[in-house]
Amino acid sequence: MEAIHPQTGALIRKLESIAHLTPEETAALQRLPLRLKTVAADQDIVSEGDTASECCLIVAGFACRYNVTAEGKRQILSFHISGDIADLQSLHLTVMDHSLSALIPCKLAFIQHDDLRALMGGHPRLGDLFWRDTLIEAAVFRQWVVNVGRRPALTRMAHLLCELLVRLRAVALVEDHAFNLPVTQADLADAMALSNVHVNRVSQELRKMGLIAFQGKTLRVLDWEGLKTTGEFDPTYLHLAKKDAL
Amino acid sequence: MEAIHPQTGALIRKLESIAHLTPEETAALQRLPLRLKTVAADQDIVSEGDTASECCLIVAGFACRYNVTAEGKRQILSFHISGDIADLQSLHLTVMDHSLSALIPCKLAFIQHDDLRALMGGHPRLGDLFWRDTLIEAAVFRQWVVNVGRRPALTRMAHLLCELLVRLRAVALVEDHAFNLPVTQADLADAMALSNVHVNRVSQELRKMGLIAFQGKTLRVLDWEGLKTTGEFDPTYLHLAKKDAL
DNA sequence: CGATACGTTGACGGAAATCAACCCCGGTGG
DNA sequence: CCACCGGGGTTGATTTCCGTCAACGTATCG
Repeated sequence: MEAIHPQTGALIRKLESIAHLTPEETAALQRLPLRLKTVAADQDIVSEGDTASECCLIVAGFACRYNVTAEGKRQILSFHISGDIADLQSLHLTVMDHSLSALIPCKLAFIQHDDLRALMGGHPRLGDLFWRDTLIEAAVFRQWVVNVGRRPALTRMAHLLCELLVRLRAVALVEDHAFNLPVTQADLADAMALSNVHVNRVSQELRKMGLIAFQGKTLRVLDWEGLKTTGEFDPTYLHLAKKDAL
Repeated sequence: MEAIHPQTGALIRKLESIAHLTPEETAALQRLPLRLKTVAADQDIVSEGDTASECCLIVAGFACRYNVTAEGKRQILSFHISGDIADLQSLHLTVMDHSLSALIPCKLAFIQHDDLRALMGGHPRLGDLFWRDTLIEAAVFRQWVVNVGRRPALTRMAHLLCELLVRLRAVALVEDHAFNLPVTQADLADAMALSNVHVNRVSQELRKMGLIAFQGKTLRVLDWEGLKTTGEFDPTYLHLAKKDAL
């Protein structure tokens, strides 16, 4: 009998936010064999071109997936937080078509593909749930396209912050509409396809509007309704099971 | 014994482009019960907010998924061609977070979710293959983000055309580097997050560069290497099984 | 043959990029 | 203890890519 791994706590919370888990399924998740590791800030966890045989669960920290264009511009494709398996797709797409990198020092737990396959074999509903998770991820990418493609900078930033708040709340990392956002403005710029200078200006504007406030690296949402409105934020695309408190 | 449906031909070709199919699997796919339908151009096939109980296979035509922002701007999220199941995600995400629309008159084949589930139950490898297909779709969304976010208009258009050519070739719709592209410049604009005016200019530039030529609605790629280069196109993200002739 | 949709062109405007400072703060080492 | 350093945040001046507007050409079709 394998030990119960507390590092799966956030993962279980996250999965419970998108579907119901039975006690057996929870227990099976907690018994997943993990290879723990910590990485420093700005370090690649998996690089474009790698072929993976394990998936990376974020236990604590902030990571992102990104691509770099020929002109050397970085585009961040998604942010990843506690509870995310940031490269679940590697289960069926062995070659990485992008890189995964730590934005701040991260605690990671690697899970062998074979162990995941065994888990899904024994618990088909978990297989479906992981599939569902990757589909939600794809929905987030779609919104990212809309955001980057068609929304002006102010709306764009508001939308991104709304998404982060809702996702962080699902893993209990939001308290009283405030959460830790330990990334730089340059990171946000690469996520929103803006320049760091413009992110700075837009951030100031959101503060002047009384929607948000920064206390060091923690972001406090002062006017949630206002932020949702200026961000045109509709959480449907996150496909949460519990629609409360949105 | 159900009849064999020729409408699944492109689907089978497409799946074979990303993995091997056994004769039994092919036969099972061909026996899928289909509800055939044709839709006119510019008509929604599935709309945002709908809850689906079937998936939509494109038999012939050109479709797209899109979202509309509060300011009324449309962002096309993906193009869909023969062989694509354009809303496979509805299997696990019942509420549509975007719309699916025909860009030209389309022949469609709807497949009940229950029939797909039965198919995957009897053929687990097909289940994995469908999952893989949605993961590749997600990879395409990621490239779409990079394209829209960080590439200048000329590169952006070249990249999109490269992607379309490779995907169309997988379903045998490319002959001698030429294919039917029956969409308007306004459609391309909404896909690339540009204005239709600018698409027109960029399109002219690609023609002046000798990379492409239009003969009515068919696009001929005159310089495939050149187009790939100006589009910074690397087909890795399409995760094709056969890497030949890229 | 007019209606209509799509492609094309030119003039102008604007949102955001770029460039270049400067500030602030925490860390570090002489 | 303080000078130094470097990363990140902030600001202003200037530029640029692309959007918007408006007109006109062109092809298809009932």
